[in-house]
Amino acid sequence: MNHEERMPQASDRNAATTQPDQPVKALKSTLNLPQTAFPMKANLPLNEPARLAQWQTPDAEGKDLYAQIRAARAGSPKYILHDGPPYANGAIHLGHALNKCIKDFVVKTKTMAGFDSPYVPGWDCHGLPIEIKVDEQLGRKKLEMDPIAVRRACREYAQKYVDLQRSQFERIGVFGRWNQPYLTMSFPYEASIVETFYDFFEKGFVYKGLKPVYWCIHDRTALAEAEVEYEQHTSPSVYIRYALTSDPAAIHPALAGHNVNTIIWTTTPWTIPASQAVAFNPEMEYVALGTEENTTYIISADLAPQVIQACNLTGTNEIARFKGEMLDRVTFHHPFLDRSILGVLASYVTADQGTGAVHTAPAHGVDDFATGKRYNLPEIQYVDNSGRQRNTSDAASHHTTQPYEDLTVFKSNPVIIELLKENGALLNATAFEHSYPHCWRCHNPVIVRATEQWFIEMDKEMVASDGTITTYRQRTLDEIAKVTWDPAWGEERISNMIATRPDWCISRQRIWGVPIAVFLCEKCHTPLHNPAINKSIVDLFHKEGADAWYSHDVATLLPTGTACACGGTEFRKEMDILDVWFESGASWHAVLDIEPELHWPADLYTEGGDQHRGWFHSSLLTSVAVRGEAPYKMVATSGWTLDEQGRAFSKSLGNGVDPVDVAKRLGGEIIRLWVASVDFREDVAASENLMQRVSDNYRKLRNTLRFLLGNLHDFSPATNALSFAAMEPLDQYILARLAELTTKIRAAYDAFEFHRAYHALNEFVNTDLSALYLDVLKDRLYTFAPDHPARRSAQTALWRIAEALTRLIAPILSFTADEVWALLPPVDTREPSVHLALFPNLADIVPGNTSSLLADWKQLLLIREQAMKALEEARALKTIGKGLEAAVELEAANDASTTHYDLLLRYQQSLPELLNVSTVQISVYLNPEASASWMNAKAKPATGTKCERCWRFTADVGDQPSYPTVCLRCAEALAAIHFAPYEKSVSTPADAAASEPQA
RNA sequence: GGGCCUAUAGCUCAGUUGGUUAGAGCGCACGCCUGAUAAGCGUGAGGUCGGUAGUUCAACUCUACCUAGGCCCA
Repeated sequence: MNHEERMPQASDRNAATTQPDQPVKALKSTLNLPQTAFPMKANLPLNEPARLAQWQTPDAEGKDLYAQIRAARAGSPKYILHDGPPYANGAIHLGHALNKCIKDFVVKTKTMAGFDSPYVPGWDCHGLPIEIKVDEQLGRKKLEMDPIAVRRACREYAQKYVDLQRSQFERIGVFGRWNQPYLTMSFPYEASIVETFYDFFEKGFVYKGLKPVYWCIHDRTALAEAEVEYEQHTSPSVYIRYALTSDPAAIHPALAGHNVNTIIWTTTPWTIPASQAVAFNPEMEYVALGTEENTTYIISADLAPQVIQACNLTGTNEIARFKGEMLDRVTFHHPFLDRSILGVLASYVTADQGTGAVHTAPAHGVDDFATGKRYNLPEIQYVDNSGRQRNTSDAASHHTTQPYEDLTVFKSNPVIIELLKENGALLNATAFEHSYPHCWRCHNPVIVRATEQWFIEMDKEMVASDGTITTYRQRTLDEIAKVTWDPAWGEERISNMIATRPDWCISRQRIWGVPIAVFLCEKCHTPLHNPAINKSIVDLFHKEGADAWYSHDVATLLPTGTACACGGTEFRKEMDILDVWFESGASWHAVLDIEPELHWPADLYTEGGDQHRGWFHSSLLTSVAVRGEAPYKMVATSGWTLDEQGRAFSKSLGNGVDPVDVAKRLGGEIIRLWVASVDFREDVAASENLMQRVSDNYRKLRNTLRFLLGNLHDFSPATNALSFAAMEPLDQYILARLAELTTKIRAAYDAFEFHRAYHALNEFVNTDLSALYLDVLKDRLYTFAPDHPARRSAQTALWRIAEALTRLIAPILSFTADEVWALLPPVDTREPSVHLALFPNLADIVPGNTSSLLADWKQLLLIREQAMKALEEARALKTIGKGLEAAVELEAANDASTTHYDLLLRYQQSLPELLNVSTVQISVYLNPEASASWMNAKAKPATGTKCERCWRFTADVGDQPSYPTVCLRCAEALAAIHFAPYEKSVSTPADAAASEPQA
């Protein structure tokens, strides 16, 4: 309790009914001033946790608030937002907060719109980042630990961060089934993952093959495209001569008898030992250049000038010119190995840079691999898991170990360059800085390396929805078109990715994950296909988790007598684990399918735009393969959180505004309100300044709510509320505006345009309420008798406004709305929490069409604007101070073209209140100079005497002898509350001066 | 390097199918009030709509290019 913020108490007012010594003070105590327990200062950092605890406290039936909401909406239409699992590593950052707040807004707006919208949050718990962290913690000890123990350490690590993040998400007011989230490491989830894998496996999508993949030599694992980030890197840039060994005249007659070579350019000399071919573009023009040294070089005609310069070729002359296609299947000699190198054709060879002749090592490039396949080239490679050049002494090359044996690829570069030099093959070597793929986790440069991996085949034959035969890829594209993408360009984006992506490499050489639980025949290395056995593994994982794969040997996992088609009876377990994208991508099955309160497909997935290549992508692929359809009906994406410099926050950097810190200092509501204030479809900026600005807006809103509550302290809806028809015109008008606001905000919520709701709310609170309605209403609320119909009319409007606003803001300002809810005038049917209530019912606010009402007031407010300017001029001249010291004269044209004069007459009674002045005179505007100025406003000092109670200047002050210092209206009010009559006291000169109207 | 997205007052956002002097709230300046008071009210000053060139009688709104930033892909 904050006693400093305490409003005047009823006991203060009671003193007025006794005979006080000082009539003015006594009169003040007869006013109906606001009273409320709702403090001006929110003290959110302290009060939010208290309210959170209250929400978590079980009611009489043992239900916390989330469970109460579920019970309240049971049987209503479902709306399923499926949570994309954040990674269980580290504290939450602003991107997490943005994501979870958006989801919370969606769930809460759907809930208050009447849907049953359960929210089951989840976490991504397996994977490399956690394993790396655990590696660091365990150090050398890990080498002696068995996989089960390492996995246990990883599990504990993940659980720790699940718990931390959960408390942080709850702290910022996100509602959900926090006591029972889904975890990808839970036993049922792990079982679901292998179950989904077996689905692919049994349908024939999965194959094991050699493919070039990104390989991190530091983490010794294959990386998905999603795990690679491009960073600047310095590589060697070398030009190497390959000598032609086939007949030069076959390329061009003019080359007969020449010593012909080609020149290749590479930034990865370490791949030269694996070099198998040189690729040329069949359409490009090549030239053969003769040189002083009697050596001829074949290079791209377009690139010749640069190559001549780079390689310092002197005295060059063009001997021949021909298309690249002439170089198909010519042969060269490897620069230092005893190997024949084939000339091949490839359209990806361009004249952008290099020489137009591209060294091709099928084991070390995606394009190279494809070309190698076309030409049946061997996929020889020497690079092992750790990136070292091993077994370099292949049979063809003298059985001698090469000087780069045992060096990591990057360290082997200079040695190989030296070797090239010794063999006279090096034409130039410099350093070259360029954008190069790096591991997203350890940030070391990665290499491309052909390895044995498990793949999902993108172009596998599949049945289209119309029954025709198509491919998995095409079927996926077809399903994309059926989903609603918001923003709409997301569809094109993900379609392009699906259309061009290579087969999905789903294997990783790690421990912390779910194994590719396949048995391989020791004899023929073929995977065992046996659905019954697969089912038994799923069941086992259900009971023991994926650890079972590590803790049981093959003999106990396989029924006795299991045999391969080749007759083999010995099997080994595949020990690669699944890509974590496969795991989270299977959540539609592990969560939506299995949880009874959820359903597949989800109504909505919403994550950051990066998930087009992440979770949206992998979820789509698994769902289409298994079910034939996308797992979601709609996908909404958010932008990135940027700091003030426009730098992106990222999972790995973790920079920027800390939501936990903001919640601690300013309140969780401020984070929530910030999220609501920005258009999350685009990138959003966050800074201390912005949080401060949002905090200011919060204070304004809070104070306005406080005013509403303060003026409802003596209002009982059941006995005091007036019908709409019985209300004052101004009160009807504000309700019409409230109805408009309600409609606007609900439309914004339906479209997930929370920022439009935020701005509409802000404008209403500042302009309609604070600046206009509430300001103008004070006279009526404070000075009229408590039970006067005009005052009850105002209170009826305030009550409707408070009810509606509280419900409308609840999805965003969840703490504050619930705080207000408890202080609203009691009604019989009030739910214990606003979060159990529905959005306001328009019929409760206005009975019908209000367009003519709104049109009238639109004009009246323009008139008010003019009057305010006139008052401001008078104020500048010091002839008046506050509005009640003034009288306003309004002149309005009264001719056939306008109804303004008529309008003023109709609303004459409302005008002094609307303008907040003592009197308003209306007259016909006789000679408007321009047609545009149809009215004119003048302000001058009010005449009459200042009423000591209501401060208006009137001619009737003292007309009621029982109350000699107040106006007749106040006299009536005093009589109504049985205020004791009093004598006019002797005024001090100062009092007298203050009471005199200024001449 | 390629694809996509974004660019309106200091900040956050509106600007309908292209059509009169581009709007709001906040912030800011100045002033009023002291019966929402670590509150409230009023008035006012700020953008020519990232840039350039077009289409059009007319463009913030259409087209092209450029610049900056972002995401994705290489």
